[in-house]
Amino acid sequence: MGITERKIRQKEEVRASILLASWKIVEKEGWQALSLRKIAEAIEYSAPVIYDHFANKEAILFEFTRQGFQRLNKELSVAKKAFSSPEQQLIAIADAYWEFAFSNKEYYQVMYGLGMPTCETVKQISELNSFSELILDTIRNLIAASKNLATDPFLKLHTYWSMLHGLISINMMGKDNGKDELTAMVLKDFITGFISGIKG
Amino acid sequence: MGITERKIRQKEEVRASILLASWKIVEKEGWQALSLRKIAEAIEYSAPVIYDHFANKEAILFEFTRQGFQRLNKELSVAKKAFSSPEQQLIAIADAYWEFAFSNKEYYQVMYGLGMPTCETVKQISELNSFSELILDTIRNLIAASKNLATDPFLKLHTYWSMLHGLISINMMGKDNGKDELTAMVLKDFITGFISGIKG
DNA sequence: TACATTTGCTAACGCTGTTAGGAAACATAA
DNA sequence: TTATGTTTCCTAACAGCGTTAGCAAATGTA
Repeated sequence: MGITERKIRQKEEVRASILLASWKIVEKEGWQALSLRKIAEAIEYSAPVIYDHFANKEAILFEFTRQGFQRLNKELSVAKKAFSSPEQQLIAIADAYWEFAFSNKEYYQVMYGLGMPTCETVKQISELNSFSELILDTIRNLIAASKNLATDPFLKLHTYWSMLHGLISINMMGKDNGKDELTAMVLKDFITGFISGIKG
Repeated sequence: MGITERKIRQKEEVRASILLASWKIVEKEGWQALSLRKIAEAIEYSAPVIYDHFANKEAILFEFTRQGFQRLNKELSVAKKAFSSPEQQLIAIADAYWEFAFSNKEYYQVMYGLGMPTCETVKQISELNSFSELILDTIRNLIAASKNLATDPFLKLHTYWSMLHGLISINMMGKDNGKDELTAMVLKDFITGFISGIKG
């Protein structure tokens, strides 16, 4: 009987329309302006219907966080595959990371904050593993070809990630232009320092 | 006539009690739980009275942001004065910055976010100038004693700050312990790399 | 046709920040 | 001392928020 299947399909359509409507609101008015009643109006349902598809408002934000990390991973993966040497890969990944953050500001905001992400939310994001692994792999390769094989790759991942996120979040609060010359140089400064630090 | 003076004094007392009550609430329940009605109850006034001292709720948060940067500056200044060489100063400042962030988590949160600070708020914080200048001074000294005198101090300041903030915000969302061994090493890794990068 | 289930609504609760309007307390001047 | 103007501070309310309860209609099942 295809009835239940149709129902599932329809339910998923509503779920998708909730996410789509939410995204449109966020694009136009920012995360702060996103409210259940506004979503309800956009999807032409009453507000409580949303609770048939999401446990609460936070669950919607969480979904976007997951989506954001998925997309980020995809772009980093593409950037990485374009090169073979770990050095070039680390540069390309950093550039792609930056590019993602500023052409998907809304994603980056929900992924990393809107009032610092809590311990619990972070742990639930399985996509973070792919993210870590993607970069760890390159770092391990770089270490393997370096003078100091005992370098801790986790430590270096942490360093790399912190650098990138710090630079981006400092820049996002300062200006909304995107990458200017100064910060582009800081980024380059970062990466070259990071790489030569591992090479030894 | 001391009447108006007394009034001013009393008004400032109420203002101070608003800030004090707010802080107690935040310490106990976090920023998210801070509401005007809760403040009003704590100071034993009705909620609208708060508007006689602050334009709106955001103005209260802003006041804490300013306060936070003031205290941070003070501690960084102390840390800096304890050493004479730029290298040691940069290490001490970084340590003090980290220490401040984790022993004043509530301050750090309101200073750097609760939903990424906007361009406008950032510009209004005059304390940011003292902050920049304090670090810039040390960086300039380090450059002056280095092999490459043409190094841009602003670029290096940006790098230094981004490193610190990135490391801290990544760590704050991961765990609430404070500094563990790994991140302590990352911090050390950062600073030594940063310094040797300038020295050339 | 009768029953069970799902669907989606209205209404409401208890919050939020904020504003309007009036009453009481106060300071000033006749 | 009494009258006038001003400040202080309250209650009540508005418009919005996330969320829940409960009911009515539509739908699927037998």
